[in-house]
Amino acid sequence: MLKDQSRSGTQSDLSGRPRFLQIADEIRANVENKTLKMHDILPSERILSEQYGVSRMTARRAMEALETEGLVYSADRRGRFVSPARLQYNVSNMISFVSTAQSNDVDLKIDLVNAFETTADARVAALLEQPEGCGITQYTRLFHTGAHPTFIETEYLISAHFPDFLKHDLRRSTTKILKENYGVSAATGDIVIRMRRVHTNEADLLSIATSHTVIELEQVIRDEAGVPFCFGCQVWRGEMAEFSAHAIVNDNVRAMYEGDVRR
Amino acid sequence: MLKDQSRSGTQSDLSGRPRFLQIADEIRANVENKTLKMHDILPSERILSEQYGVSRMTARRAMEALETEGLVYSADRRGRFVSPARLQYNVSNMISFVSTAQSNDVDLKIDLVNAFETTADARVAALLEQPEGCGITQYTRLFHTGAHPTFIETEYLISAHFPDFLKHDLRRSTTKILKENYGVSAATGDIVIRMRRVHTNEADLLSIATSHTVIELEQVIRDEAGVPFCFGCQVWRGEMAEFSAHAIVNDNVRAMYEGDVRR
DNA sequence: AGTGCCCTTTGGTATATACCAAATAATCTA
DNA sequence: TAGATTATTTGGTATATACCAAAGGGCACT
Repeated sequence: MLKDQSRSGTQSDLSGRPRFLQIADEIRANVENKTLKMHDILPSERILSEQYGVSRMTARRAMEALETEGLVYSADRRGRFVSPARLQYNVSNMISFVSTAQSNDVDLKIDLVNAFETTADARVAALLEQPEGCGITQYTRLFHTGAHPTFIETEYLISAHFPDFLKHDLRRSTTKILKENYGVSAATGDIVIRMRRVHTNEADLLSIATSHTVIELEQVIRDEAGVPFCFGCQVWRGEMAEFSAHAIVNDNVRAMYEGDVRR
Repeated sequence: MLKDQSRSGTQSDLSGRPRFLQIADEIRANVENKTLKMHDILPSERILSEQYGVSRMTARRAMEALETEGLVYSADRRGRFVSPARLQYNVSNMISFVSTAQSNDVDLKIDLVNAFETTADARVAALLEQPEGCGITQYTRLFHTGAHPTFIETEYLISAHFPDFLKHDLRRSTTKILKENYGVSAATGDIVIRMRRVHTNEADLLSIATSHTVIELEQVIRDEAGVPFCFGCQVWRGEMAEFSAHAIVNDNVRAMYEGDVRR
C-alpha cells in the first residue's frame, strides 16, 4: 500500500494519521499504561463512536485494527476485551511445555475436542514413516487460560506402538502419558512454524473471526533412535504465540543430522 | 467472536457464509487453481463490486481478508496483485539462509536501508553481553524478490570485533562477510519468533498497511565459545515466512546449554 | 523527442443508515 | 422463588455515498 500518512477522508485532521488509527493508538496506550488490564471490557462500538465523535464504522475499524494485532479480542454480542499476555514456548525443550506452563503462573487448561482411532492418510503416513492406511490414534485438544482460547493441538500417534492410548486422561500432558505408560520420550523433533489464515472449524474453537490469521506449528517427534512416533499440529492465536529455540550450527552436531532437517 | 455462519446482513444468502467471504473464497480458488499466478493483477474494487453485484465496500472487505491472510498484496492506487510463494527458512542452519536462497531458484535481492556506527542501548548491550554504551555497528537491509518485499533485517555487531565492517558490500550475506574477513562463524543461536503488529516505518518498507501483522524473528548469534557477537532482528511479511527447525531434546545435549535457552 | 499538464482509475478514508441474531438484562408470571 | 417472557444492548453484515491523493496514460506544447 505504500502507506502515505498525509491522506485522510472527508474530515480534516491535523496529524495526517487516519482517524481510526488515532483511536486505536489511544486505546493501545491505555492497555500499555495498565489503565486497561487483561480481560477488561472495552466500551462498545456505539459508545466509542459517541466518545470520539466518529461514526460507528470508524470506531469499528479501530477495534478491528486492535483485534488483528491481537491486543483485543471480541466475544460476539457480548463486547470486546483486552487480551491476556503471551505464552512462552521453547521449541528446543518440547518435553516440558505443557507441564511447565501448568506448574507455573499460567493456568493452562485442556479441553478434549475429539479422539478416535483412524488410519493414516498419505501425508501423515509419510511424516511418521509408516505405510499409508496404518492404524493411527488421533485426538484434538483445545488449550486455554480460563475462558480465553490459546491454541488447538491435533496429534497423530502410531496405534500399534501405544495400545489403549485413548483410555488415558487426555487432559494431561501427552509427554507424561507416553513416558509413564509406554516408556517413550522425545529425543529430537522437526518443527515448522508458519503464519496462515484460520480455517472455519478452528475459528470456532479459538473464538476468532474467519478472516484472521494464526500461527501453525507442526512437529514430528522422534525417539532416541530417530524413529518418529508422533506428529503434532498446533494452531495458535497469533497474539498468544511466542516461540523460542536454541539452534546449534556447529559442524560436528550438524553433520549428525544433516539431511534430516528438512523433509 | 464465536462465529455463527448462519448470520447475514440485509441481503438474503442461502449458504449462510458472509458474502464478502464467499467472494474471497472464489478468488482464492482462482489463485490455487493457477488461474491467477503470482504478481498477476486482480480486478479493481469497483469492477469486482459490479461483477459480484455487491457494493464496493463488500468487495473491499473480501480483498482485505485476502490481504490479511497474505494471498494478495495491494499497491496504493495501482491495484492488487497475487502474492508470490513462501520462502523456507531453516533456523537450525542459520549460516546458509541468504546464500542458499540466492543460489537457488529464488532471486532474493538485498537493499541497504541504512548503516552506521552507534552505541549500545540497554537491551542490545544485555543481549550481546557487553557494557551499555559500547560501540555497535548497526545496519538495516530490505530483502525482496523483485519488487516484492519479504523481510527487513537489522543487525547489531560489536564494533570492536569487526573493524571497518561497513566498508564491505552489505548486499552480500553477513555470514560470508564475517567468515571471509574476520574468520568468525556462528556456532549457536538463541531465537525468538512471534507475531506482532507492524510499525509505521516497517510498513513503508514492506509495502503493507499499518494495521497488519508481521512475524518477528530475533536471534543472538554466538561463536564456538558461546560468546555472542551479533544480534539480528528480522521483520517478515507474515505470508512470506515459514520457519523450520530441528530440535534436540536428548538429555545430554540439553544439559549442555540448560539455562542458556531463555534469556 | 522530451516536458509538463489534465483526466481517469484506483485504493484509502469516513459517514450515515439499516437489518440481523445472539447474549444479556429487566420484567413478568406461575 | 424459579422459570418464562420481553426489551435492550451488542457485534456482524451490507449498502450507498462522498471525498481525497497518488499513479498512470494520453495529449498538447515546446
